[in-house]
Amino acid sequence: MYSKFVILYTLSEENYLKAIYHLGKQGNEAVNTNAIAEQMDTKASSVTDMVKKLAEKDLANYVKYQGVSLTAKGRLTAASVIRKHRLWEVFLVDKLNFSWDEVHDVAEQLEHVKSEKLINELDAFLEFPTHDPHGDPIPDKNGSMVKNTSVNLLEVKVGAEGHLTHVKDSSEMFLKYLNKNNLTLGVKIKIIDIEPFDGSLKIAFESKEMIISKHVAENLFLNI
Amino acid sequence: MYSKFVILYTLSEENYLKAIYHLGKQGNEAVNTNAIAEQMDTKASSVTDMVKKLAEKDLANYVKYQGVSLTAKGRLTAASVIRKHRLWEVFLVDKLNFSWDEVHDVAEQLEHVKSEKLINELDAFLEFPTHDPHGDPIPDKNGSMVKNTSVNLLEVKVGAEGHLTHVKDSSEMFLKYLNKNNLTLGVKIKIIDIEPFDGSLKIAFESKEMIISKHVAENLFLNI
DNA sequence: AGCACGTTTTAGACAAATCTAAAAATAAAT
DNA sequence: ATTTATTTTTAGATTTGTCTAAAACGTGCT
Repeated sequence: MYSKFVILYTLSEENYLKAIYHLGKQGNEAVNTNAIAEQMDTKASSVTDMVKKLAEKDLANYVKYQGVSLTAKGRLTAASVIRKHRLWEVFLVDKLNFSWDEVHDVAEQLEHVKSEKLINELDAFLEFPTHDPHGDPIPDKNGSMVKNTSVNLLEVKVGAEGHLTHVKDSSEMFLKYLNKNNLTLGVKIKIIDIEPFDGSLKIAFESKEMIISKHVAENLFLNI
Repeated sequence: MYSKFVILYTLSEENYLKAIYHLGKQGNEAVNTNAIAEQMDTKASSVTDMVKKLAEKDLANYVKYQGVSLTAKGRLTAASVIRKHRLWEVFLVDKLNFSWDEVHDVAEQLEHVKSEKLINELDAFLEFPTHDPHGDPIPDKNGSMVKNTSVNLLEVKVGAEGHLTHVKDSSEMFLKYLNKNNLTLGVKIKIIDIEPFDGSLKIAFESKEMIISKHVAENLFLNI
């Protein structure tokens, strides 16, 4: 006797909502079909199909040839999935000894588990964290989250210093690079020099210095 | 950039394996198509289709018109899903304040999350529990679990007593009935009388007496 | 042995999510 | 303002898991 769940939205629908949310300023801005296709590693034609379905369910605003944005309902649903993703990431790191480069794939699965009670109890169990292990803010039940006040390393002047609070790219490869160089959230970084030629930066932290490429700097954010 | 997982078996395949495992003495005994259909709330024709696929993947032994059993590989896969289900149940009850009648549907979803590390770390985090909240044993990584030595209430003589260690039916309705009557795992029960007419039992526990039907007794197991 | 019943399988259809290839619309370039 | 290039959509096909209806099988009974 296996019971059936009330499945509000399918796994695929939830993933599309997330992608649109991330690509279009929390779903407020229209996003291109191709951008979604690339993000989701699928074909543009598949995106068109799904986007029509989302519009029919009042989750997205869609005008042919003019991209997609999310409705209030779609935005809330996306935020709820992201909330679950990030809470599970905290759980994995804080309770199950995962490192921040190992959590993504597992959280990607856990985020689709349907249970109000589960996620609320998990939130309480973790003592209501506000940020995930990469410094991304965790939406509350209403989909709102603290505004990110951190600034990108590329916008920081020589001589300034601040704590590393957020990394944008959370791919395994990038996080392993940070691990290898002891760049972890919370570390205090000072900008020593900016090389005009290639945009690379010399930074100091924990009484040592290191050169990082412009591409790396793009993905690091400080609270000054 | 969403990464794809290595999905060994589909959700549907895993659910069929579980059903066959449960119906056929851990998958060792051949199970009827109709029995599986009833257990899974689906049609016999769907079962036939799926069972052929399982046989092709070397998960099941299937001979037309003669039922299905599991291969060693199928048995191990089923046990691994059941292991995950039961560990998650322990997590929900021990850490997230779920009661034993609320865990089934959520565990039914969590059991399909694929990650070796996740389940091993969860196991450790819960301090290697041997039984789930309904007293069912938790299989280890190799699929083996402690033998259940508890005896069914119907097989117990008048005057005997023992601790309630296992309930067979773990439907919400049955568990809520037990809750209402303060029948929880671990409670010490004594058989006062057996009524020959309808097989009902008078039992004593926590200094009170109560009559339970044969149907209830069928689902309760004691360690004497 | 033959028949009737319940069980199981086949055949064909459908929905969801995807794909390829071609057509249509929009944007960019001369 | 055409033409070209890019993006997006349509049309039709495929895969997975399911279904219904009909046919095949197996069992038990006379």
